[in-house]
Amino acid sequence: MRTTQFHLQTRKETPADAEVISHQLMIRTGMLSRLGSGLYNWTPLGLKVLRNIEKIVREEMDKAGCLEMIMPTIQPAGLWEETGRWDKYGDLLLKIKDRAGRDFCFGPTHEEVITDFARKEIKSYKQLPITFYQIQTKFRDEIRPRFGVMRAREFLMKDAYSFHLSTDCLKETYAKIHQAYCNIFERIGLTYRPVEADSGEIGGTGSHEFHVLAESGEDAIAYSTGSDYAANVEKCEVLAPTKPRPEATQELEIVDTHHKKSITEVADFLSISPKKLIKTLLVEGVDGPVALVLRGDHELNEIKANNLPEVAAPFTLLEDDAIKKVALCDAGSIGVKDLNCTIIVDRAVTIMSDFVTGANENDKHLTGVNWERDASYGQVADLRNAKAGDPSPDGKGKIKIARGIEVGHIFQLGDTYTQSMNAVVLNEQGKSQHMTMGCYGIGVSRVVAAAIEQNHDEKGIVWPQQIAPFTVAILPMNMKKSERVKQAANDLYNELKALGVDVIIDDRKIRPGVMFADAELLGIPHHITIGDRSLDEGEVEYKSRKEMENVRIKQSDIVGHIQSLLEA
RNA sequence: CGGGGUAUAGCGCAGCCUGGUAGCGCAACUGCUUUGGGAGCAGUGGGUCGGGAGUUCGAAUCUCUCUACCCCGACCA
Repeated sequence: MRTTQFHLQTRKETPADAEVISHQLMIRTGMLSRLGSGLYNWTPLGLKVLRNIEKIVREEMDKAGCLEMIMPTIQPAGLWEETGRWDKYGDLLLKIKDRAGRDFCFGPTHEEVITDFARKEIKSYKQLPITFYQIQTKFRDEIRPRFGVMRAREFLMKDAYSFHLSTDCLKETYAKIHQAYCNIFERIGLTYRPVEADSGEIGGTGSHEFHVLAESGEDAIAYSTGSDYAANVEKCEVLAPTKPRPEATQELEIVDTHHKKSITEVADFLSISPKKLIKTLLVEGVDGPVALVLRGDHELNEIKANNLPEVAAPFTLLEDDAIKKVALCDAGSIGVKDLNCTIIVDRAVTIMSDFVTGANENDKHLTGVNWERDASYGQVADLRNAKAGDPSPDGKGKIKIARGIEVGHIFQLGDTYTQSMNAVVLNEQGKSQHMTMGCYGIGVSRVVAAAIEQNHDEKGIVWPQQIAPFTVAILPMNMKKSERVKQAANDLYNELKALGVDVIIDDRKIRPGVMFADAELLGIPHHITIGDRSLDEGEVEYKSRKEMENVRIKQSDIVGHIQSLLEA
């Protein structure tokens, strides 16, 4: 490609509304332009990267035996009513009507469509197992789209769906796709982790997320220092403490804590550690309110709470008036002593003694509280988020926390959808049987942003070679004046192009500084500078975008040099 | 959804308080000079001042209203 034949529109200034670095760089390079909230144009430059990722994804899916197809983006409401998701999916679902007033939605995902397809097409166990996939645009009406294509409303997704007769067969395909995903992120050149995940709204049993590690990640990942264990913090189990509960040494006392409400305020006021406090959260329960009790410095894990049978889904904290009814005081002074509702305590709370809790009376707290003597709880559960230093759930090593960007998620769905949509096949005995399903997603457009988050420096993007918009940039110095430079640059350009290298030559009549700055901003992995200065010695200059060091190379060796770099 | 903020040339912003028909930097275009790290000089083009209504002789500026976009919020217990 010649720069003058391409659409290259870089910016020096960072747009005001771009928060994260990937968004800023995607705008500055001109890969992306915004059309509306969460809606973006992919320019020819940006599309090249997107297509490179798509190609790798497609190749690995094909290799894993998956079959590509395309499904409509617009889906009839009827299918969503069958699974109950027309209402359950909530406002994320963009609903539209056609001219006849019939209801449709813009597909945020395609379980309904594929299950409908499967129930029409798959009649016999002999056709199983089978996996279909597509790479296409989805729309989710996100509460708050942000960070450019990281959380856009319209985005490009690869989604795959597998169908099976048995759970064992599902597990086999699941493992195969797990491996395909590892291959994909490996090939793209990203530092990633597959982590155990909560299967959430979609339902089913096994589930893994694939995270690209980056500080700006929206998710926290817990991983072990002593094994391969890795899980989303939402999912990471916190083991019961092994230490015994210390003996009570203090007498129960009621203290006036004035207007101190939060854990930190009360701890500061009493000059003790938040670890000596417990916090009591009142939530909606299935059968009346439920109190969830945590150590002061611990964080409630809402997913874990939501999964408790006693807690009403979706997880909801009680409103102020309801709190007053149960605890007889305002939030801020709730405590476990004589609290008239189901009390579920976190594992860590069971070994606390001489602790501080709200007195169920405004502006009062109790100190020197001890279990059994002063208060009791109904049951114990794992309620809190794992944190650095906790023992790993598999017993090996300790937990560390990293930030990750979720770029893939695979689920063993089971028969949730095939039951509700009645997707059956005849088994070997000639009997009707519901198929069991798996589903597997990759946020293709999000991978672009994640790759930038992980690979950039102060000059711009540093693309992993496999997905770079161009592999090699030829930067001729003063080509308009020096016939010799022009000749050498064009010869090299043609030679690399003939070898199938995705090369761009900057043939604009611009000053060298601009040329260098653009090539660096764009993050092209290999730069070749050609100027009279080095040509005098029969040489050109090579610079790797990553290393940023100029190396003189004989003109006759440069093609071979590039080839060896590309093979590596 | 609740709270806050913004909307003026492609981008980043000033002007608004105190009303008089719009300006700066970057980008773009032309010319000359410059030519190995985002150049200099001279010039040019480009704006229904987010939409609508109102007040006024006169509105980017004041009032009302609508819309779009951005930020924060679901851990006070």
